[in-house]
Amino acid sequence: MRIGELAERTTLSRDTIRFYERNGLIHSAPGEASSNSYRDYPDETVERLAMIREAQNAGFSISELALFISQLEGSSVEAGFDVEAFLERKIGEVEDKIRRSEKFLDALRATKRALARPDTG
Amino acid sequence: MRIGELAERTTLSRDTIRFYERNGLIHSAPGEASSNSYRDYPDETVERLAMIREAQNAGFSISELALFISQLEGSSVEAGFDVEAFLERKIGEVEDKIRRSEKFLDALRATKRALARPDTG
DNA sequence: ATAAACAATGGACAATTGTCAATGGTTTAT
DNA sequence: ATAAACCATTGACAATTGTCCATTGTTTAT
Repeated sequence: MRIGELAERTTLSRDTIRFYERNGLIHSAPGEASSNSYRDYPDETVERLAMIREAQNAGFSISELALFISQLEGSSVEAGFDVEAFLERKIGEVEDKIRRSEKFLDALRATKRALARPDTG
Repeated sequence: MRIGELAERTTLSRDTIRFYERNGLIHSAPGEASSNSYRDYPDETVERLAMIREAQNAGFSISELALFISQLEGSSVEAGFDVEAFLERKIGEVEDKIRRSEKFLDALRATKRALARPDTG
């Protein structure tokens, strides 16, 4: 599929998609028609971009994702990168982030209750 | 307390603390000694900065925090800003972020298990 | 066949969240 | 009294994560 369709399906901008591709998060092929320079994105890119969005939400940076993806793809360049250790570390980080967010959420709810009590607020 | 002690207690850099103050997240007073320009930070600033850290972890931006804090302090400048509505919206956002992170966490764990199975990986 | 929509590329620009370095003054420990 | 450590201010710099614009070429709808 071409970038416009991909953009529409993912609600990302073309520029964002190109940005991700420049950074190695997704890939494309030269496309059937030889006359143009249009790129062709595999269908799975839609889900891949959805996954990237969730990863970012969970605190992954672009460069972390790039590294991780390059490893999973076997296009590994970085020697001495332990994917499983990386995953374990990131799992711990996300768990921690969730725990902290939940605690903060409690504080937010308490603040809201306090504001709702006009005598104390 | 002076900025150095505050920095030490919060493990933030002096520059970060000044950055937050410039942005209205914390405040300081001119300090006792009249001869210098050293600022004096109230003790509660330690907890305030801890709270700010948690808020950022949960997805609050500096400007959101500045707005919110200015409202709680009554130093409101923005008319038509509904603190309770803001809180409610942010609570929803954090809840959503947590839910998504938990889902993503499952995916991460599944990936790790898959990698740990050498035949399938 | 032609205008409108789409695509690629390159580089500039922007918001956010800090960090660093220079300068000049103050406090504290020795 | 003097060096080391501290502080304020200013402005430059930097990483991250995109967005926008100009240019040029291609495809598609009319």
